Amino acid sequence: MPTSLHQQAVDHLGSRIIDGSVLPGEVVLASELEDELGFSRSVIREAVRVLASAGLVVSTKRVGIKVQPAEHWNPFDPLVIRWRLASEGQGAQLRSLTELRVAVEPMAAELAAEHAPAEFCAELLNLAARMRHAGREGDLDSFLELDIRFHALVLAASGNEMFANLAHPIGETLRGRTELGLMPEHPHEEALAWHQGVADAISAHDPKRARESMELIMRRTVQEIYEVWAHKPRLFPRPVR
Amino acid sequence: MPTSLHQQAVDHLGSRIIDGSVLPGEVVLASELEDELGFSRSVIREAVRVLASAGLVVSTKRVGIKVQPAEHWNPFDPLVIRWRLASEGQGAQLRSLTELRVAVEPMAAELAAEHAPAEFCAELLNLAARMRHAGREGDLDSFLELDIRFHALVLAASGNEMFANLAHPIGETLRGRTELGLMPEHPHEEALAWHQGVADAISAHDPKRARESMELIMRRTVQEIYEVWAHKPRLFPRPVR
DNA sequence: GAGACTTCATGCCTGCACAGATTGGCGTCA
DNA sequence: TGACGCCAATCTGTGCAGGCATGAAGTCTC
Repeated sequence: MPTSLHQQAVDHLGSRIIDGSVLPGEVVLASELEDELGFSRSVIREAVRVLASAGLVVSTKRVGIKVQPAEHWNPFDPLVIRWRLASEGQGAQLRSLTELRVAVEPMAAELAAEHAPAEFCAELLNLAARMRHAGREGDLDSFLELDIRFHALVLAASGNEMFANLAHPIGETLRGRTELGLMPEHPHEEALAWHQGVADAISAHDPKRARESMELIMRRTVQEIYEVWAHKPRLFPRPVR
Repeated sequence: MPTSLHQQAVDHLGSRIIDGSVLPGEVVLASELEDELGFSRSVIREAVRVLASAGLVVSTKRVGIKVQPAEHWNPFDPLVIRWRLASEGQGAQLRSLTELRVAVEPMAAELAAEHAPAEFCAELLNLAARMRHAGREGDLDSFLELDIRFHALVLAASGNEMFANLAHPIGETLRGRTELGLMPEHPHEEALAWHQGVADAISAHDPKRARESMELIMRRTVQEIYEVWAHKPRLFPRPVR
């Protein structure tokens, strides 16, 4: 309950920026935030420094704390992802993350088939079996948690720390997807077989088959979730040099 | 020249953690850092907050500032990437980023072919032509900068902000690769043709061909750089739940 | 229009009170 | 005697209040 004042300050300003309550280009003063939240200068300053490191604001002398345009925000920052998933930008965030999954997870499966240690293989086989069981029982809560663990484990088994680090936001997208009611009543029998196929192929050190099975899962995932963002406009910021 | 004290403090502790001068599990005290750098408490505290947000440290009462194990570091944080590229972990960082490129860039090319606005297509064609010219002249410096802009533009043209945000670290990867002497004397004629092929396919809204051309580029990239990390061990942290 | 001056918000410093986690001592009980 | 549990001292980050220094913007003068 008593989350630290620092966290509160970061969350207050960060979520307001990302949900559009404070627009890019606007300037807020540290003293305003002090009054608004009733916190002291040090708390506000530390929070601003953290938000600046995520690209949300820049603070300059004589002018104040200026909100940066969205293309400066670090879309891989866990806080930014969480705030976006809780705001109007949820659709665009789900699209970005899902496209990233489609690109990364087949590659992760391929690498896992080449490099995964034995205990990862055993755990993957175990999870696949339990997913099959939970899926056939119609136990969707268990299925979701197992699904999250399965994909996180494949990412970790790739031996690529950037892939492994995507497990958290990807888990949140899976949870978000069920909250939006975008999961089928019963997991498809095919999906269960594909997960089993990924686990089998990785255990058998068969990179090609591991990739192909994961690609099938990803294709189905996109089909199921596509409507959420179908109407969301894409943004094309010019790259900075 | 006078980089802020805050930046200095962040960089001091951050780079020391990532190059292994301070090992995970070690605790440092804020007062030690104050004495070591000669900065005041406020500067140190703000720096620690920023490093904590990147997952490098946690600070708890009565114990101090504890360095976190590497699997807690956010590998997508720009600071973390820069420090890793400048340290012993360079090989592993190049591997991670290159594997990420291999996964993401073909997908980005495919999406760009579906969604890229006209001015992005024009700029891509322009860059491809200039790359061809610089490559045939043997002007490697120009070629490198054009190459970086080309790949950044494809990522931006995908309309996926997470992809677009990878342009910076990927650009640093390309620069690092030339610094390590891993680029051919003259860019291969094939590579020039493939870049042209990507630009053509995106302009022609041909996702399949855009992806395939980019895959060819990526395959060659891996071949050229593979030796850097061939002997580096992979890390397999157990995913946290 | 170029340069000097004023203004004002952040940058940086310091002293103080508080909170919470660790440690060690103390007493109790087996 | 030794193990356990409780409690207080201690240590360190957290948060507060106020001060001076700095430098970017804007203004005024020539």
